[in-house]
Amino acid sequence: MPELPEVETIRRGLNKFILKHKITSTDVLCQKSFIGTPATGRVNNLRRFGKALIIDLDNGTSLMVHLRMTGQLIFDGKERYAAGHPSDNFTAELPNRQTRVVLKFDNGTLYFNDQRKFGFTKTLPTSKVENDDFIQKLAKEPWQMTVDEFYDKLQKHSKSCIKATILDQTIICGLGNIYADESLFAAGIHPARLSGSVTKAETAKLLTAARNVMDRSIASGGSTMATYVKADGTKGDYLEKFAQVFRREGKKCPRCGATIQKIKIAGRGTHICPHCQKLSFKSDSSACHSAERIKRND
DNA sequence: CTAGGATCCTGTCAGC
DNA sequence: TGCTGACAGGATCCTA
Repeated sequence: MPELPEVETIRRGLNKFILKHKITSTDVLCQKSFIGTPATGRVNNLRRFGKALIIDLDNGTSLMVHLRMTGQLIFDGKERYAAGHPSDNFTAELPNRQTRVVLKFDNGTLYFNDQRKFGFTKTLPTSKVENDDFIQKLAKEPWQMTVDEFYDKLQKHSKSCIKATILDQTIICGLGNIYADESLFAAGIHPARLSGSVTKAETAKLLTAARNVMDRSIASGGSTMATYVKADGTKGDYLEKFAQVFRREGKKCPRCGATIQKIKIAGRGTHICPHCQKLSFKSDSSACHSAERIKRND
């Protein structure tokens, strides 16, 4: 689940609870979910690289957390702070079946939950964080990237469809399935378009869209998380707040009123407004072979 | 080198 | 009710 805005929200939220507090012990409930040697120490700093969260300790060790699809971090102290993949775990009794790592703090407990076990936590020397294989391969985030740089990257991957290209964290960093769909919609670009067919002007629109969509999500992220946690078992309206197309198949496009469709592109569920996002080049439709209609609602 | 598909894993939901 | 297949807010590995 968590894409860049969610991880940034977690970083800011968790800051209030664990900064300057000490990890006293670690319980690893699932070996696959923890790499390295458990470490104790006081939290000096929380950083983020793309979708990875780094917790620096005062003993030269850092804890890296990647939530992948279904990871969650839930801090249980005087109050509870929960973020990541939305589920009942936010309010459930912990640890539970999906709890993989338990970090005991001097002021509470931090649970790493992960239904599908794709995510991980790991310890490494603070000095080696930026050399870490995953971190080191990450491209710039949309705010740091220029239109020219982005355009060059798209041209370099001209034969793959634009959605697959912008999901690649080594090309542009931070977007996941939600924000890729939302950004492409905002820029009026069909996700099956070949990256090479995207014009310079469209590239600029897409880059701006990615920044705006994620800015908006970060800005509202904290409050929606808080709302979610306080809700008594009911699902939060996390997506409803800002999603224009994501998981809105069958509903009306907020811009033109056409019916939003769900298709499959690059192996991922993909949401589009067929009127606002058109395949403008003939080669586009044949190129993204995996693009197919999933549901028809017109 | 690129691009696309399979894969890791657990859980839920639609359709029979 | 039970079974089956599709799918899921990510990234890597394998193949052509």
